[in-house]
Amino acid sequence: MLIDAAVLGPPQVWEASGHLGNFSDPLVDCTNCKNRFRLDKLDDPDTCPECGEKNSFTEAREFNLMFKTFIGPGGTQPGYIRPETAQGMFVNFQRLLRHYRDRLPFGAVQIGKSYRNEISPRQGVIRLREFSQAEAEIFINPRNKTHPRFIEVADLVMTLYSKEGQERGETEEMTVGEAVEKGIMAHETLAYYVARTYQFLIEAGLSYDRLRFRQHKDDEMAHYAVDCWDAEALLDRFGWIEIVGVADRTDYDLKSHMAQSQANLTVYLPFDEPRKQEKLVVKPDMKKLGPLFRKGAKAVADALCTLPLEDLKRDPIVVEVDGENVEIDPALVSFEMVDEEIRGEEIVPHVIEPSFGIDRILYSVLEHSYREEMVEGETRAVLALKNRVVPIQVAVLPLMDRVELIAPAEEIAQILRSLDLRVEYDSSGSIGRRYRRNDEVGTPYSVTVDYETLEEGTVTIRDRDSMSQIRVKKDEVAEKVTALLKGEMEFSEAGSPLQS
RNA sequence: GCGCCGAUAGUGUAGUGGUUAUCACUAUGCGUUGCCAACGCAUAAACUCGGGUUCGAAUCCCGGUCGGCGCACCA
Repeated sequence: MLIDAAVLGPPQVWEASGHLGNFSDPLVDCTNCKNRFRLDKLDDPDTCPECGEKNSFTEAREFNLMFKTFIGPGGTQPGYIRPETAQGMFVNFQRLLRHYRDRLPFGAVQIGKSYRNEISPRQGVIRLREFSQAEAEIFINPRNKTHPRFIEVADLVMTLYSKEGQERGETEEMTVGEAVEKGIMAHETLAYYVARTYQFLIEAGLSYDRLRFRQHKDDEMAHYAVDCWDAEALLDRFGWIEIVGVADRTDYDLKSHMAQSQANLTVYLPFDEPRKQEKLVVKPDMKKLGPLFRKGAKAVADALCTLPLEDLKRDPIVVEVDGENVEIDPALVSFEMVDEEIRGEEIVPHVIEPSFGIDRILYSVLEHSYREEMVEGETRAVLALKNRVVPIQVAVLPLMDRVELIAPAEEIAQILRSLDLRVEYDSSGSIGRRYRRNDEVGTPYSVTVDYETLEEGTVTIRDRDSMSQIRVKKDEVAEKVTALLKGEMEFSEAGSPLQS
């Protein structure tokens, strides 16, 4: 389920997420050598480790990566702009749980802008103060991390850069099934989402040989996490950069929100078989304890309930209340062992978190799709986007800008548009220029209307990647183009080759 | 956040206090053109933003924003 939660949040949310604590560092500058340090990392908070100067530090300044603002009039209630979208899923956990009818697993995704006051937001689109994320939280049963649809991805081969692989500096090609079997990936569910991420990135247009999954080493992974894999894309300017992270964050986030908000963020999981358990039930006689102990009665009763069986059998019964031993007449307490049926338990789900950096993915898709090639001594620029992601699906071009060609071309364009295709009609300049222009923006197919269209009712379709052309009946263009766009038909089989 | 450098049409650029702000490509229009950036003519299009100095600022000064490099920070 896709949700759209608040961008602005009160401090409690970011307290629970750890962003207020961990994203905030006290920084000090040495007035002598101008170096900057984190106060909490200094051995001696009064001495500069660089130049040895004493008491040369400026006042510690809190530097937090979150943008702070104030909610409401008066300026007294602080608020923070989200540094990640993920918290929205935790904050709305109870709603989601109810939506999914109290059963595991379930998940939610969110797409939106996040904001970090980066100290050094360089490298263009790679590090921004305002960026787009798509994050999911998949809540699962910690006792069972298998995945029912794992078999669908088990044979998928991916390039993995495991912890061990990084020691050796080697990546390995491996199926997802093998990675789980060998214990390289922690469990099926994590592996399943890594695999789905891989499929998504390939479908979006990343190049096989410039994409890998790198496992976090133990020292870079958050202490509570079980396993974490980053999809990394190889880029000319930046080298390997992280574009997606998939982590098993265990129950850390939910527990942290529970502690902060006192809300019950657990799921009741019934056992397969109800379990029988003997339980000691203690019933203090409050009618008599009340008058006897007055205000202390409640504390006495509570203390009695925690006593083990053998202590209850004494006469008198001795309980400790507020550090004092109190004697109780056994007649004032009854107790018995009962067989209790336990049908299930409250558990805090674990969470698998795939987190996508949309800006970085978009940049990677563009770079991996772009190529230049020499054609008859000229450079041809091609944006070989996947059909799924092209902005223009088909261009309709009259061979020349003449009325007798324009009319049928416009008619074809209209038919294609009526099928909800994204169509570009262009009659300007030479046909060659128009082909190249469409190559540059990634248009996969160009339909050209020429004089044979008038004579024989056929048009040509040109393929962006191969520049080859086929001739098809005018009446079949819509059907053929649609099939080609869906990948249901090979280009060479869609029509007869053009003799030029 | 510090230091150094930079920012001129869509792109790449010329321009050292007074220019109608240069040139090419691109784009648009017309003509031409029988399938891969052809050609001709015309047109459109810019001084990063805010202050200041000056009779006059793209040009000099200060500040902001954005970008590059180094340091620091982050992951």
